Amino acid sequence: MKKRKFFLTKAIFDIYRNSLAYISSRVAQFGIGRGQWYFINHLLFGRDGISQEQLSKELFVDSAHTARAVKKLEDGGFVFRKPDLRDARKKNVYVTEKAIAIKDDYHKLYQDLNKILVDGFTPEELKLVRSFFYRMRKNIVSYMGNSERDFPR
Amino acid sequence: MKKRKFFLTKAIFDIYRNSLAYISSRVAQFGIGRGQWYFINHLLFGRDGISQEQLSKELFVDSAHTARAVKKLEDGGFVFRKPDLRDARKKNVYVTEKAIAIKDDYHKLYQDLNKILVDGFTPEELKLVRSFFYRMRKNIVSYMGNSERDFPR
DNA sequence: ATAAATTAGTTGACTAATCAACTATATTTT
DNA sequence: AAAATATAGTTGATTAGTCAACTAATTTAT
Repeated sequence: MKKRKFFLTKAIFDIYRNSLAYISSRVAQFGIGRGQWYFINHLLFGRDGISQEQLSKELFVDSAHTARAVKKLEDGGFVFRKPDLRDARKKNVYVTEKAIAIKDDYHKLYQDLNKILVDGFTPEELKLVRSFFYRMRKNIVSYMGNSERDFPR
Repeated sequence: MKKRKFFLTKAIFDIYRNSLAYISSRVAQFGIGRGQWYFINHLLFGRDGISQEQLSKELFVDSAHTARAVKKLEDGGFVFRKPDLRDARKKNVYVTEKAIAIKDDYHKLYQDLNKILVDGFTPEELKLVRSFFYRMRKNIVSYMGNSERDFPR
């Protein structure tokens, strides 16, 4: 079996797919689908009330997808939408009590996944991991013309 | 703007999405779709002739998707399939001359993306990046019950 | 040797995600 | 001020990807 060159993209791809499988199978218990978890995550953990457009930008997904995903979350009672007071085109998305009620369980999911990913890493290595990921993200996001300044990490 | 906790999953997700956008828009010129590039990549760079089942395992995707993606690549002239000599259920997938003809250009795409991702990293940091990614991938893949021993990185 | 269970790939049904086109609203240009 | 252009969200069409059910081939159990 021939030794292959290490492709960063393959590793990213593999980590992503496995992480996605992990999360998706677990958010189902909350009645949240594979295509919505990251929206509610984003809203629950600090970005409540932002517009759909901003959600699209911050999650690097298409507005069509955002509109549909947010609608599903709204139908499921996890969010509600209100037009922006200064711009009637904009719809701001807010979490409901139902969403807040699962916040801790939800958060635990992420922590558990995080622990799996960094199992065996020293605290010093963890610092490096964070730094490297932040920098790589910044590199690709900037390159693709997406502004990362618009939102915090 | 409130400072948020750094979630590794969000960084992975962001890097993945932006990288996917980068690759997908560029492989289109070869007549390869968003859902197929990583299959042909895998075959071109060292795994020519493996079965569909193995492709699914190594790429962490569902056999239904593999069957369809491989069929598209076959229809596009990039691969051909042959039944395995020892197990009539298995179909092995091979690259064609057409695929080999684009190998270098294809490879350049990956290198360019890699350069973008690791821009500003020192050689020492690069070594760490590789090690960290390898370990994290191993962590999640093992946790999910997928064997990484079956294929090299 | 035969029956039962498992496996590899395919097809169906569904959700997810992108690209395109559109409408209403807002901003910029004339 | 009116016209032209850009923007935010929605809908349509399409591709991608998963879960489920199925068939044919293989392996395991009886």
